[in-house]
Amino acid sequence: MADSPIHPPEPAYLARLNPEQRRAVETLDGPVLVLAGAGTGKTRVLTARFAHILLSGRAWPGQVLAVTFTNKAAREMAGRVAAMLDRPAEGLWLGTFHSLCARMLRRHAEAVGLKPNFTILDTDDQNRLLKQVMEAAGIDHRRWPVPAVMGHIQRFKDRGLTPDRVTPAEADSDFAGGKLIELYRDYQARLLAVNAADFGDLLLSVTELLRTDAAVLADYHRKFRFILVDEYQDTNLVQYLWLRLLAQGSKNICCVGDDDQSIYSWRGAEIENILRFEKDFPGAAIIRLERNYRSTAPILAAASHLIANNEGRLGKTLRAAGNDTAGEKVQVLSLWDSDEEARAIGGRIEQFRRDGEQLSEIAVLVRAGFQTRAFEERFVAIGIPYRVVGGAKFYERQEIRDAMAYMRVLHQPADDLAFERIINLPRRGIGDTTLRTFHAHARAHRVPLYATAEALAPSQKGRVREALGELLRNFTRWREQIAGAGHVATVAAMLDESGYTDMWKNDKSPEAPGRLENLRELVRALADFENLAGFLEHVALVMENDEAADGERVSVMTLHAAKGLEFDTVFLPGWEEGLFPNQRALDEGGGRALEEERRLAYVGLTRARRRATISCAANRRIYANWQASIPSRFIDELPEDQIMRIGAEAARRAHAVSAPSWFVPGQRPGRLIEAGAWETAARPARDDALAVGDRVFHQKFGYGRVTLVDGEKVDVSFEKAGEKKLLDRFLEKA
DNA sequence: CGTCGTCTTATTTTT
DNA sequence: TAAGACGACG
Repeated sequence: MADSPIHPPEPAYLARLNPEQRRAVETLDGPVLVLAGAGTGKTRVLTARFAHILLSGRAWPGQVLAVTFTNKAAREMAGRVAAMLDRPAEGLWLGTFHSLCARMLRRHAEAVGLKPNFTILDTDDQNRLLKQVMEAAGIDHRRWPVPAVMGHIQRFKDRGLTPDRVTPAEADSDFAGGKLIELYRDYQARLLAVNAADFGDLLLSVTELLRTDAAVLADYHRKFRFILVDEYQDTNLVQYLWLRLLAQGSKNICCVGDDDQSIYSWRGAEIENILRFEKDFPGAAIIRLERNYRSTAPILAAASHLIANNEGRLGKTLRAAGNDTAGEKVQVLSLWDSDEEARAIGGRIEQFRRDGEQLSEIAVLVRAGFQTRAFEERFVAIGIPYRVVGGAKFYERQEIRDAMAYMRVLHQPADDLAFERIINLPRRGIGDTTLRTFHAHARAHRVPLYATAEALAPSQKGRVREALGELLRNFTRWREQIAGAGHVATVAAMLDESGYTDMWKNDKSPEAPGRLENLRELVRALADFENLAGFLEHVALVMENDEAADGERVSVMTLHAAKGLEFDTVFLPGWEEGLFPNQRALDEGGGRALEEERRLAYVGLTRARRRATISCAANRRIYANWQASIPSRFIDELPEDQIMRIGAEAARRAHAVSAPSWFVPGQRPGRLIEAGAWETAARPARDDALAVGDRVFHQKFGYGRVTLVDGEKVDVSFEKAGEKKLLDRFLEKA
């Protein structure tokens, strides 16, 4: 690199950007939408833009609002911005929608009827609270499951609808006996009563405040000169409203996203937000990032071809930026059943391992959680280290939630849900009857349970009075202790002196030692925070799976969990009609849902750098019995010249194409797929077409009669197994 | 208050 | 099939 004497050296953060990326970084004024395809350097653009705003002197760190969906993304951005600035970035308004809103809401808590130390409830607490509300309203929670009612309430919140804003037409009139709005209203009242907010409230309350309080809004307008938003395609309506309100000030809002990766509609995300951007923000610059630095040409071609089947896209075509235009074709494996699928994939991974590939660069991405099981079993059997990403979280464990409840009561005595959880834990002889009395009293006098307990303790009888008195005295003492001894020592003392630790020490179950270890870990984590409030906020909003990405393991996870990740080698099993695209999704969401499923497939494919292998099984065990399945329509939407079909699918194509395309020169099929798989692979398409009424035999389902023929897909009514849709080649004429 | 048995239900879950 | 939730019962 020769130094130019004329031009000053470019800042490092601009130097390695391509022209589009550079435009996305340097277009600072006015609204900007950056359509960033998978692997096109989105994060680099976002952080470079952030750095550019600061280093060009356009704003101080505290004048930039940077919003992400995940804590991980926020952390990453913070780290990279700090690195670019060459100093720790302080005073940033950088975080998730929820953490930023929590920060705002604590400042303005009184304005919405909360105290600044309000508790942020998790799903479990939400449901418990709603259940109480439903019981009070006389709604049978068996007929109308609590999570379902909660789902409706959440959807209202996602759409920025307070109970007052919900029109009766929008509340499904039969649902919950027509009392949905009423339940919503009661639930919100209960939240205020226990000084708590749920996740949805964080956004809803702040947005409502910005909508109705011009002074507060003007304050934030003065404050934020630039707004940056990541993953814009996943915003829901209330998040959009929140952003739009805040952006009315400076108009400098930059949203980065990819409409083709919108996969969270079922959580309230509205892909329309990104599709409508130009209308919502007039004069917006639209910048497309289409140079993909991640995947090989065949993978990109497959992904692009597939996603082109969607309508209503903003339209972008990924191009390979690197010179790696060679690359292996995407393999499409057809297998007999799900066990064979696990064996085949396990076998290939073993081969990769022998070839010296890193297991941490291999991922199995499934549509639904239950699919992981077959892989786990297989990997255990053949000794492949793996990790299932997602699953039970640290803070969802019972002992952690219990300990958290103690801390919540310590910090915020009005937290009824927390108090209820620990009042008799460990057992203190304070049973249902006592609690019911307290509830009645609390409700009647509109005071928290804790205050009720204090008021009623002296009038209780013997054991209850003693135990309750001791607990309450202890809490008073612990609260006094915090100032002197500090929150870490106090919490440690609280867990011991309350008898909670002993409860687990005396527990003989095999999990008990682990739980004690988790509790110690929790207390250790407490030391990272200045005070209890900070820690509680962290756990509610930020704490995530502490599974360190340790060592050499294959990752197994859902497609949703894989968004944002990349691997050299990606396996995509279960591409079958019904599973993927998922029948249930289709039933609920129709054509829109199909497009979202397709986007999910697109996300899956674009996770792969070098190799992608799709597979489908002809038989899958779902619940009790075997289901026949036919290959996913998405397989037929792949570009034939970029894929290599192996197995029954190949045999089928072999009819149309002259050479048997499953034959890989120089590679014996037996090595490529296991013997069992070869059975399937070798099974040719049938040349004697079946007709309606034919009696047929199937290996798993026995005898049946053909009821419908659609090319090679036939419906059969089996004598024992009932109606099935399957490929004709698995049937024999009987 | 705890245990046992029955019933239900089974996609995805960034916060 | 299998796990989790809930209610009845001891």
